[in-house]
Amino acid sequence: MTAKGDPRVRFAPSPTGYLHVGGARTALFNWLFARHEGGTLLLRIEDTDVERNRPELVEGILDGLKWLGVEWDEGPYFQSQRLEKYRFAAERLLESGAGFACYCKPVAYASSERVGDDDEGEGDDEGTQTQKNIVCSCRDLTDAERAARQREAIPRAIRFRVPRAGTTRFDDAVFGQREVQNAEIEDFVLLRSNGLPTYQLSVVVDDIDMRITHIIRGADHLSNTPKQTLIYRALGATPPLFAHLPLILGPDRTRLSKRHGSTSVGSYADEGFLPEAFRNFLALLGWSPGDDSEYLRTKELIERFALSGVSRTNAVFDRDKLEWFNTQYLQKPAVEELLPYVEAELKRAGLWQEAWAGTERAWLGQAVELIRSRTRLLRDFTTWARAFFTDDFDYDAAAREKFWNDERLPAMLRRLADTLALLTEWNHDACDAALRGLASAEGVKAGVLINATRVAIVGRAVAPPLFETMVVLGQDRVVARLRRALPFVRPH
RNA sequence: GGCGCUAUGGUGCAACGGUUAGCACGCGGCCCUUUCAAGGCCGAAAUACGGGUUCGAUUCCCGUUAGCGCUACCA
Repeated sequence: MTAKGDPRVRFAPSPTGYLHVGGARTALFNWLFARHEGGTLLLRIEDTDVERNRPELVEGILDGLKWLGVEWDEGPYFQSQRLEKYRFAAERLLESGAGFACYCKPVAYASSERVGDDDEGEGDDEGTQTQKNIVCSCRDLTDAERAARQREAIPRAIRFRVPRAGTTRFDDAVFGQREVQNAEIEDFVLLRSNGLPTYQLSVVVDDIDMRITHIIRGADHLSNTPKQTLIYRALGATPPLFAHLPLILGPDRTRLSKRHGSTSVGSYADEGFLPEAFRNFLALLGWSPGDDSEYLRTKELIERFALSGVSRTNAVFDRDKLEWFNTQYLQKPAVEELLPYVEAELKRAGLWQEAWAGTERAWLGQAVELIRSRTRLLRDFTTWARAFFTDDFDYDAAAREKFWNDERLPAMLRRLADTLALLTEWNHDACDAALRGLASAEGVKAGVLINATRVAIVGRAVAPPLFETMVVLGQDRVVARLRRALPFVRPH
């Protein structure tokens, strides 16, 4: 443990769903900040809501973080295992007078009519929310009244006694100095009548206890911050520096949700995105290095990350741009960096061969080098590029129709196979010369033969240049595939 | 409804009082070319609206509008 000045940040998801894009971005920013500052990142699972909690989801969240490459230094801590701390804090606040016992009937989420959530009946929800109790009547109960309620064993919650006048202020690294009227803040609940803490209480108790110095989280918490600031003060603690991140929206500009399709990071992993590409893309959603650079490898992201570059405007998640980033990371890094991912993808598809990990490693590198400029997702290696890794592939219908449309093709391909089989040297130029020689002898344009041959040996029209493909595939395989294709080569 | 936040092309960002308003994705065209990509070049496309302040506003202030957030004994 070093000096007290070390930044300590945390990512605190609640296990009510998978790790979604918004959470991933928050986690990433915390991680980048911690790494940039040489600080510590904690992971804390906020599982105080027994109703909504799905413990089995925790594993998925951890997997998502691992895939993302966000490594935490402490934790995971579970709030469900720290309940005494929250009760103790609530009692303390009760005793100090900062909190008070509330005997009101709990109002369930479903029963309190929400505004705006329902699209029907625009006009008639006026008045339902306007009468909202900002000040709970229990806050002024006399000792006698309180005692009476206790005798009746009425369930009791603990609320915060929010000052009726004055303002509460806090600093936000993104939104600047904030100040709100206390009169606008309701007497919010700290401890529910079932003895479990609310988010407002547990988050503050833990952030104090875990010595968090910077709270980096979604801007949806901006409005909650004054309440938490009040708790910090009442507990005799100094609030940390906040940094609220703009929200990530779907294409329709509403908050990103399941309706917008895949929003869990796991689905992006499955689809074949590279973690580093995903990180690069996410980092630029609500943050800018200050200039026009976009392709920023993780090392540079860490070097350049600063809270001052965080934007205040919500950002729309742009799938196309994410895919573009993926192509960049499929293209630019050294092939060796790509190999582990290609290996995983080949294994996933059941095409992996052990030799590629050893003696044939270099061959794998050549194949990947040839294919990669045409890939957008890792999946491409086992879909259209499948023929590079197995003999078990079929002929794409569109490709057959487009390139196997000449009566003379079967005969020419047979002769090509024979010619290639006799080649004593197997390289780009030898293949090139053999094919072009045959084409001119047959009086056909080289392109016709080239395209037809490509379909015969890799089954696709969309594929790398023919002669390079031939070199990678090798003489035996090319000849065999040419002969195998003959029965299928006929005009449509 | 109340309170708050935000507002640059379709999208993500730059310009933080003076620029022909820049970059990227996407889109269109051209080049390259044996298919498809990648790559290169070119192009269309933005300061929400109205008032101020200022010699000068994308930039500062106010209002309007719009979007979003909070307004739970959810987090």
